[in-house]
Amino acid sequence: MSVAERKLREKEMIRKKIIDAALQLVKNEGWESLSIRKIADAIEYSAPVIYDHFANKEAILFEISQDGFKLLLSNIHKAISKKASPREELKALVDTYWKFALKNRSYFKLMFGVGMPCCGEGKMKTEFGALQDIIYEIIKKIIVEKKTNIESACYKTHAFWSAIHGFTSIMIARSADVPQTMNVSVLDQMVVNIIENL
Amino acid sequence: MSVAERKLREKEMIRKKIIDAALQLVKNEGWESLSIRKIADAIEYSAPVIYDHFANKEAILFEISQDGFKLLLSNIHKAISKKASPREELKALVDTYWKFALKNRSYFKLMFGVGMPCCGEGKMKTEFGALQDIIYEIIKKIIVEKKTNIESACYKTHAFWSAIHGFTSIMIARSADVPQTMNVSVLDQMVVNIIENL
DNA sequence: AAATTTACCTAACAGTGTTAGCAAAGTTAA
DNA sequence: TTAACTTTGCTAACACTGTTAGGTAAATTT
Repeated sequence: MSVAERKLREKEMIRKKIIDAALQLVKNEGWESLSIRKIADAIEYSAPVIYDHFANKEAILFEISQDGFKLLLSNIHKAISKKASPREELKALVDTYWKFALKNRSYFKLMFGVGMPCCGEGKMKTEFGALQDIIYEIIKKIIVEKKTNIESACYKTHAFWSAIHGFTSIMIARSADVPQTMNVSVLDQMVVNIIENL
Repeated sequence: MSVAERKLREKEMIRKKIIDAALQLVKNEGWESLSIRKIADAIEYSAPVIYDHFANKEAILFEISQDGFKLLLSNIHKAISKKASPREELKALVDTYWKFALKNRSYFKLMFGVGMPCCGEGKMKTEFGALQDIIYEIIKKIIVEKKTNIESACYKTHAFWSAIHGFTSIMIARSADVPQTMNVSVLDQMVVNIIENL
């Protein structure tokens, strides 16, 4: 059965090549100018071959955005693991979130793009959920530490995520036109303030 | 010179028809499936006529998103004008922002879509700025009232907007998949909390 | 009434996502 | 080893997309 295995491996290789080429194209030219034919060109196959691996173009974007979530979550876990206190964890999480958006605009746009075809409509339920859970657990720890109202943990999770995601989104959306008054120190101060009031 | 005037009026009419038809199509089928030919069909002209009024498709989307900003700002001004205290003004602003996003998803996506071709790159500088200024003025008033640190007004404006925009964006992006724990009362509570800590 | 401008159309170009159908290669069975 | 079958990957095509060129007929000006 080694032949079948090799074939499977080869198929997996092409699949990976498609995703890699697509991501590279998106990084260079933006997701709006990504085309099946360009991907096909990049991997040196004809266009229809791509449909042996993906149902359609949207499925490719979907998979890329899922990879983005995996990367973000992995980055966050790595950053958090080094920290001693939940407050430091929360700060590290925000720092990672922000740096991820800045360094991986393509990923970020695909993952959180408001009008994006691949996110929304419940498709990213687990990915969004995972992120939310991490925040929730840290906030709960801080609340326990501070002995404030534990029942507010859920609300505070949403509020916290809203704040950091809103800041990041505005920064990415406005890109060139961000006023100087809105810089990373604003984000830092926001986190400090939120922690104070948890 | 009445002929020229009539011609100008007629041209303006067609221009308006294009925008109206485009907006209607976007509302019905989403901005991603909007096409020049569909607009042309809707206004009962051939496709190239549209290029007598707009440089390209992007220009149409750009104008629509500008209309969206005008509508949002007008709604906010209307809502604020009825309120007596700056705290009430801020609450009304958030309420209007949220309701606008909910009722005009198409507009909202065009205006704030992270990967949107028409926003970003400094194109919406004045529109973003106007919105920011309104928030800034209200927050300044509250700070004066509370006699807290006035120098923090700028930072607090960004923090405030980040929070409400983040909340709204997540709600719109996740659409069907918003957890029940993240509802409008979270937004209300957020505003109350922020005002408390201004 | 003639000349000129404007309005508008059809046809076309180059590109898009996607599918059908075929040929060659690789794999399995007799 | 040969015959049957499966997989692989191609070309060609369909129905779209944004956009431009070029021509015609109508409206306006001289």
